[in-house]
Amino acid sequence: MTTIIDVAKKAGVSFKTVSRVLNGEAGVREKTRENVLNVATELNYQPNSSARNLRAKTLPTVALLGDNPSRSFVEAMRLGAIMGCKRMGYNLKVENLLNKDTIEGLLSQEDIVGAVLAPPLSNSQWVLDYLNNQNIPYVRICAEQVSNEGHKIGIDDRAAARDMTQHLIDLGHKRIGFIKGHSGYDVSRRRVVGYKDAMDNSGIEIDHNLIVEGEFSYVSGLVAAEKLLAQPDRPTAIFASNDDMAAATLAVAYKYGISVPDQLSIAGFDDSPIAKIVHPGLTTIRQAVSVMAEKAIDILAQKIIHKDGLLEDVELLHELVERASTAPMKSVS
Amino acid sequence: MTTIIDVAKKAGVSFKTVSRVLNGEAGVREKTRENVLNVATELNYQPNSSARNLRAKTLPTVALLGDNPSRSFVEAMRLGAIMGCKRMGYNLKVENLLNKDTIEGLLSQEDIVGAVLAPPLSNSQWVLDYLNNQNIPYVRICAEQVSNEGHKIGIDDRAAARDMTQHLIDLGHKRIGFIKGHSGYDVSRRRVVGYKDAMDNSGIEIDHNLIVEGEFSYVSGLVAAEKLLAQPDRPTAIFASNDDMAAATLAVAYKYGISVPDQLSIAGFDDSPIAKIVHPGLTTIRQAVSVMAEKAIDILAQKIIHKDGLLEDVELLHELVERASTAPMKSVS
DNA sequence: TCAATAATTGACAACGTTGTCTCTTTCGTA
DNA sequence: TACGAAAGAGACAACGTTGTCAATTATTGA
Repeated sequence: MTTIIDVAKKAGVSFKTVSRVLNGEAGVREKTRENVLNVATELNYQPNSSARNLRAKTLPTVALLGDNPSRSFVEAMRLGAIMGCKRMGYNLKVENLLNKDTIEGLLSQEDIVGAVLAPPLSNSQWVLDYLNNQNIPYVRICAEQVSNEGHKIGIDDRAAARDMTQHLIDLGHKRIGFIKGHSGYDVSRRRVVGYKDAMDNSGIEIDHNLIVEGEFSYVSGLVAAEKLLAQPDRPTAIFASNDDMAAATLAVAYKYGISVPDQLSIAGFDDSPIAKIVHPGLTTIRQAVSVMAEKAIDILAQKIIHKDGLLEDVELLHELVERASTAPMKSVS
Repeated sequence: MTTIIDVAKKAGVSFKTVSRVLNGEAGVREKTRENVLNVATELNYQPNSSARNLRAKTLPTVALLGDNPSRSFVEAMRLGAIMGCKRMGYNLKVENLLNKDTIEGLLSQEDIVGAVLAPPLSNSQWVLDYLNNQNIPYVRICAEQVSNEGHKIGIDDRAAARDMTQHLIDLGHKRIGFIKGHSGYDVSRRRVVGYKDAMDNSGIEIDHNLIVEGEFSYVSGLVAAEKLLAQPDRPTAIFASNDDMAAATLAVAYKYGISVPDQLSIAGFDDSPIAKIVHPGLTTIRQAVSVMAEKAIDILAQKIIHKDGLLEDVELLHELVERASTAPMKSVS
């Protein structure tokens, strides 16, 4: 493990000066600061949180900003952030209220050294502007691919949705229904695109009656599934943009006496707890949300310490989890 | 905050001796040990985990033993334990394999300083015997009230079930179905008793056709709910022993076109994530499982440090969370 | 009883960081 | 050029614990 002292030796300054640089304290010549940061990056210095906690009376604070209709998403997020901050020796402030004044008020506080942006804030231009302006390092979770400000962390939603759709196609399905997510989230858009990709690739014509609106909640899933399953020529498979809506689809199927997966395959997205609870278990895409949040804190720490070193975005791998809710299509006999 | 040094001063020994006592190291005269422990208890000494982590190369280890059909229960448990251990400066070893050899092998390892027992192990006599024998401190979670070995932590399941049943009665329900939990768990027994208590108190005769077997899983809930709702004179309310089974009941009701809560009230137990996801949201009993586990680590630390001080069991409060799945009974018009 | 040995206890360093205070350098101004 | 002020950098203590090794006390055997 490399310590402040190692960095100090290599940089040819006292360890106290290094400490000052790493905590963004004033009173260090710009040239010295840069030099120290370079060495710290080179040696891949990581602060020791125990020492920091032991000695410091107040800890530098990181803000976690964002909200989501899915309860489990929010909690996983918060959990990961807490763990990360514990490990790195930061305080955490969580803010779910998303109006401009609240956020800017929070961020203007002296001791905020960085921010993690969860959806939908990770795509909110005014937040990015404000942070850039204030020169506060930040990490964006599940952010839009297009914008290239700040670091992003997340999975490739488009590829994941494509994979799942392809999986259903491989099982022999052609009439595949799709339930969209909340239109305020960019992931929703990306998942539709992935679905269309796979359909196009396989040369299956897209029936727009099979693509219905949803907004990530269970209730919206009920409505959407009703729309899909009430059709005379109903789909043989349904891919919902998250697990809550997939579970709702399961309930609707149950109501109509449609057996899953024999007469209908259902797939979800997220691998949230509900996917394992319902029967049959949901085939879904696993994305480790809490891991993502924890990783975000790590990256943020890198940015705080190493300034502009390491400019790569992190793309976590997704995983298709196959459970009992999908099955090969029964041949029309 | 009181430190080792405070304890040392008051006990009239060096702080190193105190450290030795608190870590159960050998080479301390029995009389000295007792004296130090008394003083530590008196001053309510709590170790500083940061200092411990900073200095120690190896940390004392605590074992978490148990398993449960409910995934969310297990994970909340583990989470709480991890947090507690982080805070108190312990390592955590989790073991879900419950055969005798595995457990005894784990516990015989040198560095295990204490154990947390989750159901069903918290009521397993041979484990208790073994731990008593080895003189390893332990805490039992959701343990049977009868046995009085070791510390117990949990809610009053009987009272909680009674409260929920009473809640349904207060809403005007008389034909209240009950879905039991897995028979291998003592909490299952206690919840039935609570149900019967409330029915008796209100002078409602218990119809044994309305009490059906379940085993905590979603699937078993589907089966049980079918049994209850297929009856000609079906219940107007159903109380399931956990949320997974309550959610399953909701699905069955949906299938039969029985509207919840208009024609049927449904209540669960645990306030697990699914209770907030399904529609309508489940009225349920909140018990903070992860808090329980974290508290268990605290108590364990007390026992490790203060030996036999503080002999009281901890009974956490439960809370009836009212959501949309229960409603006053419609008058028969 | 007295030395030899074992058991018990203590003194002090070390872990990696931040806080406080002092010393040095730089810069602007007379 | 010289002086004073301000900015920059360093020395050292401190946080609460455990590790190492030395010092003290108790116990044993002849």
